Amino acid sequence: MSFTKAAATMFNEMSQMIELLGGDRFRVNAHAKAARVLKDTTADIEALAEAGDTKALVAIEGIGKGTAGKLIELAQHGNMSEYDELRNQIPKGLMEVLEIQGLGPKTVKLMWDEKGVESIDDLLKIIEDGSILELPRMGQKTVDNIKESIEFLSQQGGRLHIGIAQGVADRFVEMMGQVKGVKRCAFAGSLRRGKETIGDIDILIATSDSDTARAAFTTADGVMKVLANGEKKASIRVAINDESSRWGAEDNTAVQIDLRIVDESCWGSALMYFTGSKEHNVRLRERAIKQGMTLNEYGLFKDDGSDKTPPQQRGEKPVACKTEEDIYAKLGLPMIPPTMREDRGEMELTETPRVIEVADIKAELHSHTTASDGKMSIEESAAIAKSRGFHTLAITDHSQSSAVAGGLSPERLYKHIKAIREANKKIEGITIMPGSEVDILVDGTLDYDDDLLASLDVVVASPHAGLRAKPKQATKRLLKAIEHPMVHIIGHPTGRLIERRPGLDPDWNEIFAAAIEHDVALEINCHWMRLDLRDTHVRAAVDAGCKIAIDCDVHHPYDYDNLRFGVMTGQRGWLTPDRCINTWDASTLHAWLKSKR
DNA sequence: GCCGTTTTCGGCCCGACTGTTTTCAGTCG
Repeated sequence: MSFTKAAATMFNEMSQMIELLGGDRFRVNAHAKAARVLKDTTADIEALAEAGDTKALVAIEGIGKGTAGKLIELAQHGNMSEYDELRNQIPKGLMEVLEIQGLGPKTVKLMWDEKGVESIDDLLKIIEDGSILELPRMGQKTVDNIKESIEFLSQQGGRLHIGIAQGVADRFVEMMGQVKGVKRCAFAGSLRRGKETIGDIDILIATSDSDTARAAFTTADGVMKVLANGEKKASIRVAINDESSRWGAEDNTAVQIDLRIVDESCWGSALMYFTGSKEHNVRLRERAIKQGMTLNEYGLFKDDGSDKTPPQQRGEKPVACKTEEDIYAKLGLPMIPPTMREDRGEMELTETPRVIEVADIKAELHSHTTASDGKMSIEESAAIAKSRGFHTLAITDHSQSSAVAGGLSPERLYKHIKAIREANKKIEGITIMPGSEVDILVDGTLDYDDDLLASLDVVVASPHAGLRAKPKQATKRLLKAIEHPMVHIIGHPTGRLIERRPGLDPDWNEIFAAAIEHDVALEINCHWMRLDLRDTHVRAAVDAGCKIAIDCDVHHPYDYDNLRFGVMTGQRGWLTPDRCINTWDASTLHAWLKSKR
């Protein structure tokens, strides 16, 4: 639904433009929220807007009459007059100036008004001739920081993949945990929430010795720059050591790490504050206020609002602060797992769903061996699967059209099936099943004939080529694969690569309905470059009633470790174990697979 | 611009750090 994505981008830009023009900050927030809601939704916004269905649009939280009207205008006339008006007022290059770290709307507006700065190039010019220093509150140090930020911006790609960020965070958590005086240490932020990409890494420590901790932090291996270093907070920029993957190195060369130092007594409230999301925190604080309390990183306090100084500075004793559970309980909420803290309806819960966990997974149904592009033999992969407590492993090498991935001809596949069945006889304690990751060709047909497919225990059908197809064509293609009676799982349904290519964007409601009708599971591919289905798709699929598969798409031994990313993506989609076929006991899973034969 | 277990009008989260200042604005998360 590229209409919705385009609209989301427009609302985001409008939010920034209104802010730049010094508009009402609540209007700024409202536009930003509309953008976020549009980005997340799987509802068919285009159809609703085309039909002029204001009522249905306004029913979506965060979309009011104003936004609905603009969406309808965009769908029916192809443009949004408010957007056009704002665009006419603001030079395009100015939006890029806003991207520079340390420069906000106030400063950018000032540069524009006073010095005619309309682009990063203009900004560099007034830095070079020194006239930037004529602006109020502008000194040499600020100018140096701006220069450095511009340089950094030019070499930095987008956000960091979670699989890369996790490695960096683990290294720092281990290092800081060993510093003298540190009692507790944990990563928080979007990494703890399991977001597919990470802007910066947040690390929280409890210590009695802030100086020693900050000294260790700011002089750690790989530190390129210390961005801030205060009593309670420090920020650094760290080089990313090259991490190899099937898709080559990370685009980004560095990542920012924020360290927050707290007293152990308020660990829970600090962890909660630092985990976010920002939107979730805002909702929690609003809720606290409604209940006559105030919430910050030091705890939840009783507060009549008469005194403006923060309660912790008045020596107030918090109502709760030691654990996150305590604080949620005092706010009348169940414990909300970090992965669900996105302001996507979790504040209305009276009971938290028992979302899926890594320990629930008992089967890997998508794996490759040296027969195609994997790096392990059947036996090697089976040994790892067994050691993880899995009862079933499906070997699903590529099909013939995936030539670059060593896809198997029918003849080779028949031989491979034999080899897998023999390995299964030899190896005790795990069921090894012959399968295939069969290409969904551009017209929606599968890459092997039905006779061959019928001889496989597990069929994962995946799109690999033609990933730029338009939504209508993509829908048709995926529907045809779902309707095929031999297919168990649709593998990485969109074929996206995070921050690299967007992949297919079919009509999700049609896909979900067909998957339910034909009893096909939709995959969450665990590789951190894919995470496909993504979190918002999972949520909509779960709401619709679909079955989900969580698979590591194993090529290397360490691919099994990506399971946690797929599981967190499931949690972000509020997935419960019963709906995930990989959690089923062996007899239930095997019976389900057989039902398609 | 959105929203409503006080409201269809009047609210809309909270604190740390930096660099510039002599008490604080701007930015960030």
